[in-house]
Amino acid sequence: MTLRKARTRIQQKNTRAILEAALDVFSQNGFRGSTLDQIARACDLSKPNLLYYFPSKEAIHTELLAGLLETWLDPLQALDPQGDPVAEILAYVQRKLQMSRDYPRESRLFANEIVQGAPRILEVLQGELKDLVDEKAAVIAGWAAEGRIATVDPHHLIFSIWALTQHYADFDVQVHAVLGGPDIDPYPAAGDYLTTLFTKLLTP
Amino acid sequence: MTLRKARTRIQQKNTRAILEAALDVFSQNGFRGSTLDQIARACDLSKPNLLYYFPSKEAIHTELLAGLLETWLDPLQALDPQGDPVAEILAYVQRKLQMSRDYPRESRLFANEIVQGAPRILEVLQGELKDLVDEKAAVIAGWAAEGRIATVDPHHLIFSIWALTQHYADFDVQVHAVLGGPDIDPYPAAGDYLTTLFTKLLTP
DNA sequence: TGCCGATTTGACCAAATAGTCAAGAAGACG
DNA sequence: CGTCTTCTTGACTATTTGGTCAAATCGGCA
Repeated sequence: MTLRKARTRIQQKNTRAILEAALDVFSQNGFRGSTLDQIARACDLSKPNLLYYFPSKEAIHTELLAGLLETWLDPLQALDPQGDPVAEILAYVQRKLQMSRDYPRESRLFANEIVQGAPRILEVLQGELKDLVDEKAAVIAGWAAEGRIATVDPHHLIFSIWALTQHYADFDVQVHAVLGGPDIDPYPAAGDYLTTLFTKLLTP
Repeated sequence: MTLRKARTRIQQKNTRAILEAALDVFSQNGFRGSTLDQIARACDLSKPNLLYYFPSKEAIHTELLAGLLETWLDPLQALDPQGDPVAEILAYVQRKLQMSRDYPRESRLFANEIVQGAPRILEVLQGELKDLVDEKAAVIAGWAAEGRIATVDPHHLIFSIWALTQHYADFDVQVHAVLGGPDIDPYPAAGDYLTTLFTKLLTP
């Protein structure tokens, strides 16, 4: 019995709980920094019980990453070649910023993985991700060629959107340390700042 | 014998070698992902010998972080209130980008630490770093008030410089995956892109 | 109710790993 | 050369940790 794609409702409930707990733990400590006991405690199951639902620690991690990739690529996928260029890119920036705000754990999970050399998702980066980026970069280059936005290197434009938006999730601790406390919400000001930044950059 | 501040030449040579090896290992695997054996192997010393020079794994890590902080803050420190505003900020961007290129391991060491909540350097972030940032943010705000640069949120301006420049070191694997191979050098294009970006943002 | 597969877990195990220690090797220096 | 300090390491320990397993328990259904 491979247990593939949860069949019973108990299976569904527990695999969900495990993945939720694992997201918490992995995103905070990285893969090697996390233990099965931590995850087990976080979802109130015994360690052998975790391993009844997933064959290994690695399998939990892999499943998490795989499950998130789609969500992660969505905002870029939604960039519409038919839309208004500047508005489309600004909207993409705001979607991405919203994701940092709503899903900081997911962002940190990826950050941990990539900073450490992306051993488990390198192929996806070189395949799906590269293809999607190349496709959208071509769209942006087209807009620039038509004079509808200023001339920019489209790949570096995309990198800059990732860097700027994910920074608020991944380096959250630093942002709050510098701004002076955990009560401050940096997102409104960040949204304004990024809108200004990219408007000025892109307006022909 | 506290062994404080290497006295003999053997001590100097070995502590240097250990820190160098530890930087390699820690920056690639994070603190918990690294083992003393890996570090020992990387500098060709025995594990007990490491522990003759440093009291613990943690001590090596701490020493590394402490030693790097100064270097890390330097580029911002060098921002000159008397200089030409736009030129000063652009120069800061380029210095920071150059640091990503020259010291990617150091950048990743910090990234690992901060993504995981900065347990070991939170106080420094809230102290020294915050003070320095606040000081320079005031300078930038002054320039804006005088109309010498466009109006921007100075803290988010600084965040954006960090995010954009460190991205090329910390997410190096992703950058190369998307650009299509390890042979490509992203830095020249990145430098141009960032110059354009910040010039357009800051020009009044 | 009674059966049978699904679920749960206490007790283990083997490997990895941070750190200790005592004894030996190598340098420095008169 | 002798001795005193610095340096090095093989062998060891205690703990953590990923993973196993057999036995117990639970839950749905005829």
